[in-house]
Amino acid sequence: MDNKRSDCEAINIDIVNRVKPNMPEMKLLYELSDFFKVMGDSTRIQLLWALEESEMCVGDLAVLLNMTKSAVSHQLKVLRTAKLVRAEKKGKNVYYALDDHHVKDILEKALGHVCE
Amino acid sequence: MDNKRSDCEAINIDIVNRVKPNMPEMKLLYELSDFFKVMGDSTRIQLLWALEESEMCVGDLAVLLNMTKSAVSHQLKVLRTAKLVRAEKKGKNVYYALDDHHVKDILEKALGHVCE
DNA sequence: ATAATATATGAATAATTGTTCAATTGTCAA
DNA sequence: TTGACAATTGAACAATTATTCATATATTAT
Repeated sequence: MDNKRSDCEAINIDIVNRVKPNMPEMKLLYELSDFFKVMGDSTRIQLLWALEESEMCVGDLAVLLNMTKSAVSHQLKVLRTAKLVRAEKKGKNVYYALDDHHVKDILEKALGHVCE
Repeated sequence: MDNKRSDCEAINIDIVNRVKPNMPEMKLLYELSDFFKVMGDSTRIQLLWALEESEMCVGDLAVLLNMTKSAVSHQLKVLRTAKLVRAEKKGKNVYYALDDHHVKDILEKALGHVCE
């Protein structure tokens, strides 16, 4: 049934059996933890925070965060893959904007945890 | 002033200058990203999800997640350090419980992102 | 005391990841 | 077409991290 293995018997079998059916599917679990992995980097948090203020192109973000364009671009790609930001090309520049209405809420809740 | 370095000039100085004062302090930034780092692991998400259902001891959690007690204990320590769970010793066992009312909200918001 | 059980811990290993560097692509202006 | 600029990309390196294994601590029962 399961492919990993524990090294002991349960102390409270009844609790384990009651909780087991309510556990999420592995697929959902990985999607959730992948989402948090994306949020779990200070550069990407800065990018999201900045884009909450205004759309900006890669060069502007690089100056704002004092990073190389390359490093910023790499991280923007991660955020794009996670569908947290979207890119729009305008001439020579690529403008990035937030693409998810949950991000702001989640950041605020997280602030709640961090700040108390 | 800043200790990292960009490799370009801003394209829209005005935007950068307007956004700059609204950026969070580095300290807050790291606290935020550290919080998400803790959430960004499928084992720890499982532990939090399980503990949302019921307090449980290490052995029960190990059986529920099909992992060794050692691996579970290591991850519970991470969650304890992050003040997301708390531990209470009862005889030979240590019972863990959620210790943060934000976690549930944040998980739900994240589900919102992941599931649409 | 001793044995058995529950949990915690430290070191080691394998895997993942963020930034840098160098090179590439795409766009505009001359 | 040439040159300059903006952004992307791939490889490499250093740093971080999750699990395993072996060992240690703590509690209970005998």
